[in-house]
Amino acid sequence: MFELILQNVSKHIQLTDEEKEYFISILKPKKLRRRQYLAQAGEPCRHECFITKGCLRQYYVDDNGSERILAFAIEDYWMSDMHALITGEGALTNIDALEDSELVLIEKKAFEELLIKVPRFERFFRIILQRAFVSHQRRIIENISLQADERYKRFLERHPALEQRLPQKQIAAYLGITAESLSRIRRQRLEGTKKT
Amino acid sequence: MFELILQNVSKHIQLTDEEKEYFISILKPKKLRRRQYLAQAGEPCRHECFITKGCLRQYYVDDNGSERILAFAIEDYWMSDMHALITGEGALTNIDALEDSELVLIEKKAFEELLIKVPRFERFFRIILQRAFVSHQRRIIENISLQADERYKRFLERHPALEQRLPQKQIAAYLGITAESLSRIRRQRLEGTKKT
DNA sequence: CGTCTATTTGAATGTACTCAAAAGCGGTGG
DNA sequence: CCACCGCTTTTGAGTACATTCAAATAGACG
Repeated sequence: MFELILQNVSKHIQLTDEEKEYFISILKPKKLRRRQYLAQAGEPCRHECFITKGCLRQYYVDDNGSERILAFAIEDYWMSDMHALITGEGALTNIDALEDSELVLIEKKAFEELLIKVPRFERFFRIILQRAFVSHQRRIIENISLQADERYKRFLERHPALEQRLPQKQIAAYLGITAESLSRIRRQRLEGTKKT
Repeated sequence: MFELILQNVSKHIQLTDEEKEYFISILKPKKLRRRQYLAQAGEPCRHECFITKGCLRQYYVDDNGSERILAFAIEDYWMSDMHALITGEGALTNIDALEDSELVLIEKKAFEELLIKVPRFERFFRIILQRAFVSHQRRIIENISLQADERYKRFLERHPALEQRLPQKQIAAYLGITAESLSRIRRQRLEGTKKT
């Protein structure tokens, strides 16, 4: 049941059998139906979350009511409203399921205890965060320096697996463009490839 | 000499006297003249860096030759090319000084040893990274959901201290707009406030 | 003082948006 | 099984925002 998450953790740190046992003892499996929320903006976010199956999205609803997607997460990825988790304040974002999904949750309190009882996990999450940080840096650069069609191209290159699974509308909301614009960009790409 | 960095560290973790001594022993002060590089894209980045005085910027030069600024950092902030530091590959970004600056450097090797010898520092950098991560999330959302004038307004709200110190051109490069556009946005803001 | 860079301003252009409508697609219930 | 509903995607026309290019002005630094 928890093979995937243990494997994920072991990519960056080694645990003793005891530590493994303790870690497993705080994990709570959870299923999420398509469209079901894991977290909602304004409410406290009570857990760190690891995905064993399915696909989640983290998004923000702006003043015009448009959804802006911060991140997608599939199997073998972590996702949470970090702001809420570290400050205890209400979440800034919504997290919901784009597909029926299976998760492993760690309650906020258990998570904090874990970091104290097994400090190696500090290292684990530092490494996870470093990677997330670098990929966010990349995304910021792409957002401020590239036009929509080029951003879409980079998205496809970087996340070929996601392209298959996500509705265009969701990809548009991730790229920061309208669904109509993405549709036009795709048409132009097809016209471009036909002629070659 | 190292009061500021010790104070910065003590915001999140407590060190014993021994640990403090060891930590100080690996710190290297460095002065950087205005326009001088701390890191250059393509070259390995050899250190984590804490700023005690002055102002640095981290930027990327895109295919058109435009500079796109990822981050500014002033006194009491950390800055490095994280990608280069964790992978050992060449840096993705350039880092240089916008003002004559005074830094404290930790060599990559010493940094890695520090994390092993004083694991509490894993916690420290995890917390630093969490905050940076959240602020990057915010910036991504603002970049994809707001227009230039609103992004500028948010920048002023969030970084009132920086406004004074930075040339407009640098702020424009941070916001992802041209210097001309920022100039027009500022004029409109002034016209707007006059009338009220 | 002179030089170099930053900032302002104008005109023309281009990219992406809004609004509107039609077509496509999937699921549900009669 | 078909008809209908809701949602996504496509397409068009007009518009808004920001860019490019060019030139003038202002400011900073040696």
